[in-house]
Amino acid sequence: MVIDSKQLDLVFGALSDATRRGILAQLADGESNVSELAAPYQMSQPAISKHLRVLEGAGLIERAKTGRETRVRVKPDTARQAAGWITHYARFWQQHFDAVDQILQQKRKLQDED
Amino acid sequence: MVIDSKQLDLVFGALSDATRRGILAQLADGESNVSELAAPYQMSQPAISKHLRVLEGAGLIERAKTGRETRVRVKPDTARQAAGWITHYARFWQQHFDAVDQILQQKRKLQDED
DNA sequence: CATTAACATAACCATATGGTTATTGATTCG
DNA sequence: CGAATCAATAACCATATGGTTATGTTAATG
Repeated sequence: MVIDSKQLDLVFGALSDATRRGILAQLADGESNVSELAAPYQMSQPAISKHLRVLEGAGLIERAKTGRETRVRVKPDTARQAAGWITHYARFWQQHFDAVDQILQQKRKLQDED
Repeated sequence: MVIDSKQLDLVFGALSDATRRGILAQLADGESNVSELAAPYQMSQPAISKHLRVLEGAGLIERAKTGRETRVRVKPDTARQAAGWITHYARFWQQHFDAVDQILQQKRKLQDED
């Protein structure tokens, strides 16, 4: 599966909320159910369900009903791939931003010499 | 400057749009002005201005008027720090997702042995 | 000086987001 | 069986997002 621009929108969008990042962090320790995931937050259960839908839509988690509870777990494949893509992206930026930084410093140096 | 959760919201939110990611990519090659940044996109100039405001709000770029044009450039400090943070975050996930993956595979193996 | 160019801002619109309460549908448990 | 539990869904609300057109402001230009 290749991460395209649309999915990148969804992944970054999913990560733009602290609650969802927290849920992902919880799931990094292993799978869980909705009640456990909701426990740390002082918001309603439907609100958590919505966040889970967003994470699911981004391909970062999957849900599976077992009895009356819903087991939630990270989708390691897509999640790892998203992480890899983001790392790659961030590294690209770092290099270019370093370059921009050097150019700015060079300019400053030239101005000082005036 | 430390990146807190609120700013992380803004950074990820800023990156959740393809146009803004494209603008950042353009700026990675050096500073630019609004017209140049708008050129690749078939949307109005005010739309681009809005995107720039979002990027600015996330601390990823800065704008400076020089004459009648607005020079736009990456803020290397915060941008690099955000990139570093995201990389760190992604690496943390990768490790944990790898762990989750191994647990899943281990479970599968045990089931096969039944 | 009149016009054009670059950009921002305002006002508006449709849709998305993030939350709520109320309700429903299964399951589990006493 | 009846009650409690887990979670989804629906309906609603306020605000944010992403776009538009229209207008204004400042600077460059003929």
